[in-house]
Amino acid sequence: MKVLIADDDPQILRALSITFTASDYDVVTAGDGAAALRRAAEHHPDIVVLDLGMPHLGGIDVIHGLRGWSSVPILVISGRMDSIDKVQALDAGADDYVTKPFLTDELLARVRALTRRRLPVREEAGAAFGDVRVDLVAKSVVRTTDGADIHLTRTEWRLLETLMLNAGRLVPQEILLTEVWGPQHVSDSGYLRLYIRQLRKKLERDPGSPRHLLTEAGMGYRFVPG
Amino acid sequence: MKVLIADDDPQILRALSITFTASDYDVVTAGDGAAALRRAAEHHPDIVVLDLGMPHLGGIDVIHGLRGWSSVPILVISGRMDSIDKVQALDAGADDYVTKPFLTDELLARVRALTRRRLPVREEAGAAFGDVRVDLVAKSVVRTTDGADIHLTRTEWRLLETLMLNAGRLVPQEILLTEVWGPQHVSDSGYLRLYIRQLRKKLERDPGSPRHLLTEAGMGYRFVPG
DNA sequence: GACCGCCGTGAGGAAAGTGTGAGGATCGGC
DNA sequence: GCCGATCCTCACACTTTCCTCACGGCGGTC
Repeated sequence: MKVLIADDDPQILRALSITFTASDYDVVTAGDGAAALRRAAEHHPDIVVLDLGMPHLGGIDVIHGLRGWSSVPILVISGRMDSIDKVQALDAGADDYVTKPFLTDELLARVRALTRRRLPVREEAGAAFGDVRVDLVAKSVVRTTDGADIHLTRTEWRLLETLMLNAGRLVPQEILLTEVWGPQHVSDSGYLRLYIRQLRKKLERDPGSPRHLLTEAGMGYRFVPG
Repeated sequence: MKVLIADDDPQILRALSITFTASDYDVVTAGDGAAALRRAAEHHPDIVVLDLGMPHLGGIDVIHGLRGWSSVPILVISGRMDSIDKVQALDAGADDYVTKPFLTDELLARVRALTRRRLPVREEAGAAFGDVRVDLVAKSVVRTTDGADIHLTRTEWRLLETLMLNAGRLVPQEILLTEVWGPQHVSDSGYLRLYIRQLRKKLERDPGSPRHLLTEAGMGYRFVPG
């Protein structure tokens, strides 16, 4: 998790750096508004902690600048307690506002709250290979040649998911059976072969000689992307 | 925009209701923790304003209860200024923490900041497909062939909304049930099928072979726009 | 070259899941 | 209390999915 801290007071900057570093954040600092915008563009932080009272390019300007292209959470720190300042900063696009002096425990908790919300919106897990593009989150397969949707059943998804999450690695049959059919599956692997075939039929260009869902005789199967 | 306000002090409850109503929010109130959870499940608010100091089922419990099934933004109001209380509430899943006494301007600004994050999704929420145009914000469905209004019930809207906000993605039955019928829905999915049918009857050109509200046996349903 | 383990293939029936129709319970407005 | 709209229950037909079984091919081993 990467945090950008922007403050014109070197002492506060230093103190906050130590605080966040101690909590296992990667810290990027900026001493003024212009630097904050530059740093944000370079480093793509997960959260921005911003002092409102910076000279030249002020905090509000930085918020506007950031919001032009980024939706990164912004936590504003300010000495001003006036309601008008808070409203202005929040409506400009800030997500939280803390007044000095503040306790580091609270600041860290607020940062956690802000970053937590972004986590579930993780990027699409998936891959494109052969003639298809697979999205594990949306549970969709699209054939890239003609854009047609390819339908997979529940068991097919579970199997493909297990293989794709171990892309490139050999996955033993025992593991596949456990992941797809649960811990008390039947030892015989008849249906595993069946579903591998189904996946090849649906995903491989030439199911007869698969290029991505490979068999390793006596051991298991391997998914090779690309 | 709908706000759920939970506070055991009727005076504060009343004052906040007036404040939010004056800002064009739909207001739902709850006098204790248990009522707050019930109301949230019924009304699906866009934001929850929660007093931490309620008897019996306290604010922290309500946060935990809500977070079990909902990601609605939660703003906590509390008389306690201790850092420990703030950290506890924020880490339990609250998104913001305001101490009494507070200025209503600031409270409203913070509520705006919290709801803003969801807006971009909702603003462009709506789509035209098949013979209909659906507007999730205005809650209106118009048949494009003859301009006739199509009426949907509350439950039908919730179901359609959940599906459309996840357009293209497979939505598991469990998620649909939780989003539409609340966290303690009956496990059997008899009525889910019923309402899917209702939606198809009203929205699909040929309800017998749906093109936009698709079934994925054993997994869930998927809304496909276009 | 015959045996043997392993994998791919095809078809078909059991099981699970879904669509459908009718009808009863519940709620709110008049 | 009546009525219509809405929500939910139940039983049954149908579709999809899952799994079983038997057979043929391939490669390694003796």
